[in-house]
Amino acid sequence: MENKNTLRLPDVFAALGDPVRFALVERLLAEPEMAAGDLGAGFGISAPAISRHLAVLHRAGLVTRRADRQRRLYAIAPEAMRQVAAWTLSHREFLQGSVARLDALMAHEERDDD
Amino acid sequence: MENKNTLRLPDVFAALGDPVRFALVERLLAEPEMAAGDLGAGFGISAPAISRHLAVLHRAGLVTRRADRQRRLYAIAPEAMRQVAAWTLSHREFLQGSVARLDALMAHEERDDD
DNA sequence: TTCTTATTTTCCATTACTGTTAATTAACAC
DNA sequence: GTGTTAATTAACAGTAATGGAAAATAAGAA
Repeated sequence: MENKNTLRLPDVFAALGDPVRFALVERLLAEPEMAAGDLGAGFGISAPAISRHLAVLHRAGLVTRRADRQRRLYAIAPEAMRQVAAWTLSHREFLQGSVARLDALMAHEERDDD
Repeated sequence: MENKNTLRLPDVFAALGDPVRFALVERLLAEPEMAAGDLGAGFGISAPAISRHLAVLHRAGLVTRRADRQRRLYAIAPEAMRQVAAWTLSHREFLQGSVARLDALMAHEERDDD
């Protein structure tokens, strides 16, 4: 039985804790795969800075990386998202309700970035 | 209609991103309410350090604080947990399945800290 | 008032993080 | 080979985070 628990949740949270990295993750959640260059566009920070942010996300296990010609394509690692979800839901007594209620909350939530 | 979206997710994640704070939150998820002193016991760091960590969690909206005699009692703020859950679940295409499947994952997950 | 307990704030040192520019690696086009 | 594009690594500066010791605040007991 393989171990899915290889990533440390605090590291994942720390990775998501930076606003730039959070935005990068949100981009990747919308588009299934993106090159580092495209991912970094529009942030007003240099390519090296983006590269290092992506490295942090990669080390935390949040994204995967693969080479396509000279580009590096990044994608969300579903395992990590699942682990975050699992952690949150494992304490759902504190959510004062069921997952169904969470669904409702999600439904009437407004989007910030469309 | 009051606004529940007062807390910024990156700040919440950043707060959870420190291993000490993450452990403090897990303690609070197990015990509904704890005094700062009890919360900090066993971490090998000073009371002032714990106090500051709790302040970070409080500023991020993750915990509430109330006074009981000379003690300060901390508790999880369910709103914050709900928002984290909502964010994660709002991207559930990446979870390659339904919430039901997440439930299954949760069920066969082993505990690290009992 | 003085003493004790619980917690926070102030001050200071050290470490870690983020960003920049410049240099480097890598893959492709010519 | 030279030149171009894409991305990372190196070197460095500025800022923020973390921790400790000591002082300060607050509540309660004697």
